[in-house]
Amino acid sequence: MPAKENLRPGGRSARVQASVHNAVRLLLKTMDRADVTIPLIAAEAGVTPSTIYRRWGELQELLADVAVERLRPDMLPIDTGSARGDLEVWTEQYCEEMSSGIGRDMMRDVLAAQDNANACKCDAFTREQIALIAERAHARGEAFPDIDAVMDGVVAPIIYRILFGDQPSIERVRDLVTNVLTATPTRPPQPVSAPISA
Amino acid sequence: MPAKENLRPGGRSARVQASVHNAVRLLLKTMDRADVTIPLIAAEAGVTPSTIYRRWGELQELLADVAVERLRPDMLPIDTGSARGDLEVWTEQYCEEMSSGIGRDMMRDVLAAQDNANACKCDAFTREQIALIAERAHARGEAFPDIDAVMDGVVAPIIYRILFGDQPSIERVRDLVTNVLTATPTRPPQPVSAPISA
DNA sequence: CGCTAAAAGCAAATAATTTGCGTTAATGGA
DNA sequence: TCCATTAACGCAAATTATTTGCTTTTAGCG
Repeated sequence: MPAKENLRPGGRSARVQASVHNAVRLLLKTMDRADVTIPLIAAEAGVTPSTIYRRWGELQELLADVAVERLRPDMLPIDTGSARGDLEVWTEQYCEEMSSGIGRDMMRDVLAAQDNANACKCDAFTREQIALIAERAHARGEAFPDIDAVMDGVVAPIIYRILFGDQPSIERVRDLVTNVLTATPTRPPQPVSAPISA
Repeated sequence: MPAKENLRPGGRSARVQASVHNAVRLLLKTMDRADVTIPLIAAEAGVTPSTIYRRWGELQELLADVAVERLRPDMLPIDTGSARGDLEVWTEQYCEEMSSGIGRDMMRDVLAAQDNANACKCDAFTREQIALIAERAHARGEAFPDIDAVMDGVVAPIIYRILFGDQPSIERVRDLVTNVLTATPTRPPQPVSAPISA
């Protein structure tokens, strides 16, 4: 029961959604998340609580909805000139973002929701970022591992550690990147959508 | 605020805890988890709701508490005679258990709780199981990777996929095991606590 | 511009949570 | 073994959150 694009996109409905999302973001900054309630959010957003109950069902779903928006990447991976550099920089930034209190909370919110569509979205966001790095690598003529290899070898260990109590260290993260770039079979450079010289 | 060992372990308190845990397990079997409420659990367990509120705080914590008990391994990893066999069999069983609806729900419950002590416990359970396999391997004189390498290379990818929407396939799981046993540096056999022939 | 129905508002009814206080019983020391 | 202490429980009243029936607003569309 997510408040997604399958509802009226225009006018008031959209305004309410934006207002509620803003209220959640504001309250999460201001106070402890355990004290954030739907009536409070409703008051802050200037809507009645029943609107939120009917649209989102429970606080958990609303929080997941807000969290996934904040987890959406807002920029392209930095271009360092090499695949290794790109992946290292991106991974370190990703890890830092996710390890932070806010990142952890957002991830928790996304995973705690009954509906796992938001979790899938997060996975898709990450894959897109890595795909961009891979495309750049291929355009340069560099080899690059499969997306799945990067997900398994770099992203999954980082997320697992964050979720299950360990803070992954910078050194560990660098090792993960090194391993996936060297110890796993890399895909030879190949055309992305059109051959490089057609 | 977990209902842990830091409370009176004896008599009534323990009885209440057991009764509440049983009630939760029963209700989760019987009905949809969205309909399970604290007053309902209290009625089923024969205690007053306020007892549960005071001990666990919220439903989420109670569910996490119950889930972590169910995730505790109840048997030693099967001994197949070789490290590879042990790890393969254990991994496949682990993956199957965690991918099932119940496993997913339990993991969600553990991760959704404010208190991440339960998540740490789950991680510790898994490490212990792998450590047992490693010890057996070393006792046989076989090389075996570091626990961390297995966590990063096998466990993390499986859990990541389950949490973020993909069902890891048997083939993929086998590949993970093969990779960690071949492509990562393995630790030479070494005495566990006492030299093999002292 | 008007129709239709989805989404929002409102308020009453229901259910969950918190809280103050008296009671029970686990623990530890005499 | 018995008593003192106090953590944990039970109960009930007060508070707060959630659900629900109905009305009003308004987006989407011919």
